[in-house]
Amino acid sequence: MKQVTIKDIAEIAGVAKSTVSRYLNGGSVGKATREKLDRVIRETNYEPNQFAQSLKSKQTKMIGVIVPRLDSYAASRTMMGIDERLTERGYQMLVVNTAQQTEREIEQLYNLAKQKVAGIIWLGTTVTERHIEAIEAIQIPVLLIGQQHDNVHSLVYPDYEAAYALGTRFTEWGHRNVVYVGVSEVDIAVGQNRRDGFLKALHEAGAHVNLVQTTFKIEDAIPVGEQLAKEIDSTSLIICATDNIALGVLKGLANQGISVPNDVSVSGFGGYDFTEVLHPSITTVHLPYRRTGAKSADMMLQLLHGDDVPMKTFTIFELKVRESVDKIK
Amino acid sequence: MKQVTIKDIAEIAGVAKSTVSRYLNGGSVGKATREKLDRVIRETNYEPNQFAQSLKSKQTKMIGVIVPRLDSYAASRTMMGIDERLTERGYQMLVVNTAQQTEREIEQLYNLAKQKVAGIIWLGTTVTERHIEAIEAIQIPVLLIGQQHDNVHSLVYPDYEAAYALGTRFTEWGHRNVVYVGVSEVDIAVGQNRRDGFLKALHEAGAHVNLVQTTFKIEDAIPVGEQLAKEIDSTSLIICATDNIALGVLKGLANQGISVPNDVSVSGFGGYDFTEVLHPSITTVHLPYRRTGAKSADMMLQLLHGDDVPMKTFTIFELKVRESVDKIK
DNA sequence: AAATGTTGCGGAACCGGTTCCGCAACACAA
DNA sequence: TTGTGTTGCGGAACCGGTTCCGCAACATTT
Repeated sequence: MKQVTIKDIAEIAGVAKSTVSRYLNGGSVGKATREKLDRVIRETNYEPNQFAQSLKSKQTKMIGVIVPRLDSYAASRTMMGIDERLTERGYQMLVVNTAQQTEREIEQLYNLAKQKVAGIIWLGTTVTERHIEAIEAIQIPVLLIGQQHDNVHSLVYPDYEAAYALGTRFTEWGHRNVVYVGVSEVDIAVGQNRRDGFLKALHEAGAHVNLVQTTFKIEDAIPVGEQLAKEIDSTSLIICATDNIALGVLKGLANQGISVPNDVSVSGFGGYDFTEVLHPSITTVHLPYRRTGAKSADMMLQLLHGDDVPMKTFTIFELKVRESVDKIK
Repeated sequence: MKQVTIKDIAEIAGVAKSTVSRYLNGGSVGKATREKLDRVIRETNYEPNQFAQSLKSKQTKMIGVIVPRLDSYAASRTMMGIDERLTERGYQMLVVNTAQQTEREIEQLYNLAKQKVAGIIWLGTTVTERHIEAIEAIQIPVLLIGQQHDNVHSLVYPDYEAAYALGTRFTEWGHRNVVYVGVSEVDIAVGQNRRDGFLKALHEAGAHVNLVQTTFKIEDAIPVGEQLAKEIDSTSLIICATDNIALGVLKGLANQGISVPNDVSVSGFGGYDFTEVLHPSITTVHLPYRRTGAKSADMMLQLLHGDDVPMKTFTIFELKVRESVDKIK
């Protein structure tokens, strides 16, 4: 079954290629020919060759999505949202994974440009000068999710505000001896903004805060939990920068026989689904990853359409108050 | 910065387009011209236009991957494995999500064929005649993961054997009153094979088994757990068809004040990472999703290369004996 | 009736590669 | 020296679309 080409259609219908092309792209075509082409195309199941189209137009109906990892809850949910919306609008999502290597983000920016994607959605972790350089060089709309930069359209989570809100709640509940388990400052949103939001709330209440640093990996957080178990008497609350970290810390604490929230409270951040079904369920901040993905797709489509899009857009957040954090009596 | 074309290169180097093309594709080129082209191409940063290439060759360096959902642990890990290997070998992964709609799987088979992907890796849930029809029609190598069909190269998990092995372990430990929480038979691997493997082991030991059906969603499993809590005295073990179901059941039990494994044992299946860090940690079967993804990429590459690949390949499995299942005293 | 404007359509060039074919230059054997 | 075989290279056609240009037929205005 070889490919039916526009030339075949033209011959069968007894017209020129150009007429068929015009018919397909809404040019001026007479009633009689239109009807004939209608029929011929239906009967032959003709589908235009996308390469030939792209070769001429230097464009595709693809949106590149750069993700730091494929196996993260946030990335998965965001991709779902993006895909949903893009599919509706006749675009396709082309996911590229950078396996957490910054260098590959930059490579992929250029690479996607070479592939002539219509736009790029970038789930950022850290933004460097070289990123910005690449973005400016490729001349393709780029939308940054999760981080922010003045030169790039950004869709960001209110990390600072959410952390502040949750932190305030905790101090209202009487927590004064707190450990904050964070990640590297290289990640502005998570490493800095979340931490600073919490710190602001905690300092306002005069709480005592200890800072500990770990990575995004669950395994690395387990020893942190075990370590914290030793100094458990002097702390009432452990705030974790992500739900995964909270999970690891909880495990570490459990390994040492510490009970949550009886002996100490623990909170997370991110709002992964499973935090609700754990026992104890985890107090956390829910970030709307999926909806943000969908929103980013909308914004990208607007950018492509030439509409005006604000350089910086915030998403909402929602506190999830659950069992793992207790009030101080 | 407009695209440098092969014609530009030819003109700068003072040769014909065809010579440049031959140079690029390893044809016969003289030493002097080779050196000249070497230099010109390096200096101009020339990159061939992929559309023009594909237009002629009717092929791309893309492998389509059809997944039922983007936010599943198994799918994410498998995609990671696929992507790793494909990237190494100069191919790209093109993920398409069917949002669990069988109809869209078939659509996407045709669609990917239209896009001239070199091959398709399909994370299957159910295999129908229409799937097979599509696969035969498109004339592109297809590799099925997780399900099996005689007409399609399949890479399958040993669901039956693993379930049998785990079930046997449970009966050795003395469990005789068991509830099996499964899913619809539409999914052969999960809905039938896993169940049947467990049933074989349980029946061999003369155990009494109650079958309950739910879906793949955590939320749906919670009420199941709550319901089971009522009949807890007559059951010593609840076997769940997936780790997610186990998670939901555990939550349902916890809601009713049932303690695991003291009051009842619970097991999962799949071996998601987080099952290890929960408290209690969940006894389950680990399936090597990521490695399977990598393996599937290897097999696909072999298929493309024309090598012989067995129609059916099994992966390994590994029992993860942990806290959530106790021996009967 | 002549002048002008529309509309529908065909021809040809173009997008940027690959490949087939044939010719010229050269090396080597007879 | 002539004949045969390689090797390197250029020209042209081709992949399957889109688009520009111009012509012919018809409609409209004066």
